[in-house]
Amino acid sequence: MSETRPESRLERKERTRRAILDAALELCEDSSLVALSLRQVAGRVGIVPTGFYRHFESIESLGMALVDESFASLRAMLRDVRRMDRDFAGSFAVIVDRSVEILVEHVARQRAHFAFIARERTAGPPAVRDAIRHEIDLCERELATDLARIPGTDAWSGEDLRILSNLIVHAMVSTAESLIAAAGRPAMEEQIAATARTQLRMVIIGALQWRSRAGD
Amino acid sequence: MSETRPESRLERKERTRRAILDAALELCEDSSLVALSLRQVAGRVGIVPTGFYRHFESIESLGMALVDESFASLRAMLRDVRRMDRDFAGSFAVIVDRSVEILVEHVARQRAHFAFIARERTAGPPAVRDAIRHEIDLCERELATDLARIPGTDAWSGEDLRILSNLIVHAMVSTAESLIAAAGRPAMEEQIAATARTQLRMVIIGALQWRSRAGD
DNA sequence: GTCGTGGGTGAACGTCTGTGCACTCAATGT
DNA sequence: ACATTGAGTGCACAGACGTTCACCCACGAC
Repeated sequence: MSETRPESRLERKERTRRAILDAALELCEDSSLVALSLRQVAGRVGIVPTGFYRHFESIESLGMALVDESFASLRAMLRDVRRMDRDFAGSFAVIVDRSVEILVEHVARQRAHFAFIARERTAGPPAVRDAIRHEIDLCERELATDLARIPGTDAWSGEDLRILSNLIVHAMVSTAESLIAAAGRPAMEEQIAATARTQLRMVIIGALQWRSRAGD
Repeated sequence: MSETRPESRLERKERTRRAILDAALELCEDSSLVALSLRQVAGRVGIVPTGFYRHFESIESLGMALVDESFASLRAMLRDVRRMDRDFAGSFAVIVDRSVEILVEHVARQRAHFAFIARERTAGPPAVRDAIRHEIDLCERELATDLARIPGTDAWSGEDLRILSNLIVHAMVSTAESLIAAAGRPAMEEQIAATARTQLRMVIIGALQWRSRAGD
């Protein structure tokens, strides 16, 4: 049996805070933050409604915390992609395959976070919506600088890079949404991954040809 | 002054029904169907809450009606694209430019319908979500058969077509979302349209090169 | 050992929610 | 002309909601 040491005050508070975040994430899974009530969350956590205020001043600020948390997951994924990218630099095919693989893994492991981003991006309270849009914007910019670093991309202008990043990010968001909807049906997940791989390849090939055929 | 003829019973009913649909569309504009209350809708329409039941049995079934209505708008857009496509068959560049132009027009004219689809696709009640997914799926299939008809695409397999359609549809959904977010700032709308044009061109170029470079 | 801080309580409030039921009364079918 | 229908009314209810306030009492600082 595990040694249950007394648990400090701060630990106790942090544990409740976590429980609230987890409960909220679960409860709005099939609706939205805007349909989530403070009492539902408190009830699920096992504290009295007013206890909620010890941790957050409103559901909306809870939402902002969930945005931070969810994008921490997303950034962890981007870190994995970048590390891989450094090791395997060279073949697009390898980079694409491995990138999609990493996406699939992370979406499976942090389904709730990715689902939260996908949902609240369009349906959340305005402040949450804006925060998510802003974060995704940053991801696009980061991707653009990453793309600029890989060889064979000299022909792309800054504007081209922005446009290409936007396309790739949104394709990956769509892929993540599909993966979430396919929740746990491995055959379907594999097909979605295969689709994403092909799409990424098509897009990259198109972008590489882009400059030279801009007139057509 | 217009001659106000008596207005039949059915007309009257239809008018209220319309008012309910419009009120619902407006009220959930910055939240979601799942956060919309029957009383809000009734209040906005100017009928007593229980009057709502004469037209819909629940908010969810109202939502299903809004799905129908919104996809009627979307299909009107697809019809325009298809008609243009028949007249200008030939140059991809022209087809792309005109298609994006039509998208921008329709999103501007039926902002509420496109916003509804974008929102409830991920955040609506499960039944609504599924209905929207299904409709979008149909659009992908339709686009695939359209693509198969235009010349120079013989190299694509059925699977390639599916994948390409999926990519294009999701890129257009993203574009529509951006247009909605840019609501009424013409400079931004034009930039979004320009981005969409470039992305479509990149994707098509990539797809055209696809078969021959599948090995890379 | 004493005291203050702060996470959690419990009752109470006013408001909003969905829904049931009995009702009206103008347009309609006969 | 009369009877029927059904969109819209008005009231009432029980439950859920956010927020207030005064209240605990274990932990941690002194």
